[in-house]
Amino acid sequence: MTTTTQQSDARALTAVLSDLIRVIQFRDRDRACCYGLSVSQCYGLAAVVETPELTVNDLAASLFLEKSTASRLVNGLTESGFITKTPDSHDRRTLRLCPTPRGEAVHSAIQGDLEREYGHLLTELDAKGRASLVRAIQRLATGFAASVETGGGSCCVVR
Amino acid sequence: MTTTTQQSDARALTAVLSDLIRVIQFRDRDRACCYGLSVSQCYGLAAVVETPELTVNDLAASLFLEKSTASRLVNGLTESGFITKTPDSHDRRTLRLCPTPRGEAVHSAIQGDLEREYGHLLTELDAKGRASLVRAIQRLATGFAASVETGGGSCCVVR
DNA sequence: CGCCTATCGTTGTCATATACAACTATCTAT
DNA sequence: ATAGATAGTTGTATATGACAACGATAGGCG
Repeated sequence: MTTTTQQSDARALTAVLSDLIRVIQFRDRDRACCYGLSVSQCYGLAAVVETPELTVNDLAASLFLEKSTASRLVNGLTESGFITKTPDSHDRRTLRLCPTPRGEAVHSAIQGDLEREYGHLLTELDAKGRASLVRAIQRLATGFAASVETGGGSCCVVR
Repeated sequence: MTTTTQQSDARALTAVLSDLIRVIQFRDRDRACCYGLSVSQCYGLAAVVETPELTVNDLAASLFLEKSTASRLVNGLTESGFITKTPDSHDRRTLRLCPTPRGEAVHSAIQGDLEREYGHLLTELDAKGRASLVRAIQRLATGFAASVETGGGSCCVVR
């Protein structure tokens, strides 16, 4: 077996991650039509389904978007009948976002499709392998999120 | 230990992957300034450094881009002095792309930054854990690539 | 009570990334 | 020699997102 160091593994990880990211970006470009939603709309709908009564600002934060972008995303989802905006009863500035029944249905459909697709990627793994894959991805996501939140981009960020 | 099924693991994988994708997209939006390159330019430069003498069409294929987009990407990289285009000696239609010394230097710098960043995510893992993480990501990337290439998007694709 | 400031969401404007289609130049096979 | 295929470029349209200015509302403080 080849000896690996943390450094060589970091290099390997960089390579495979950049492949993964490219492929995913391509897939998402291509998938822009699903059920009449764009990819960002899918994410927005998912956020609202998972956390009803979300505000536009909360949505923006959760998707790492500018509030203006979130506002337009919400407009799209509202006009297509996937979510509703209701003014908060105590603060008339804020809007509470909730999924419509149709929104929930479409979200489950999309979710199901994704799970089926991802399921294929798990077929060769046993329970332990699957769990460790999930954990690994989770570690990556939280690691990235942390480094993003502390403003630590990989480069050209004044620290 | 909680019993998991392939289905429940697929659900968990869907959730963590969508988190990961969102965070990565945000990070890449934000990082659009590194060393004077956009994110796609980084990918383009990396492809040319890794495979010199690449043609524009090859680059497009490797980045999953339209050839027109690749052409403009190449223009940008050329104008900034990161790569050169040289007409092929046998076929004057095709261009051979090669990194300039500066292009190679910038690529190594970016690569180093990424490796350092990703290295942080590996600090808690032993050699075996690191290897399995790398293998897992690789599996995902090739799995996605395969499903993309067979035209099997997750939904609304006529199969 | 009335004003000042902060906050929520919207709208106007702009930049960027990408695709698709039409085009030019070149190559290859018949 | 010519027709068709191929490499890359350019024109154009679309989508996503940011930033800034704005209007409406809320809340604190004189």
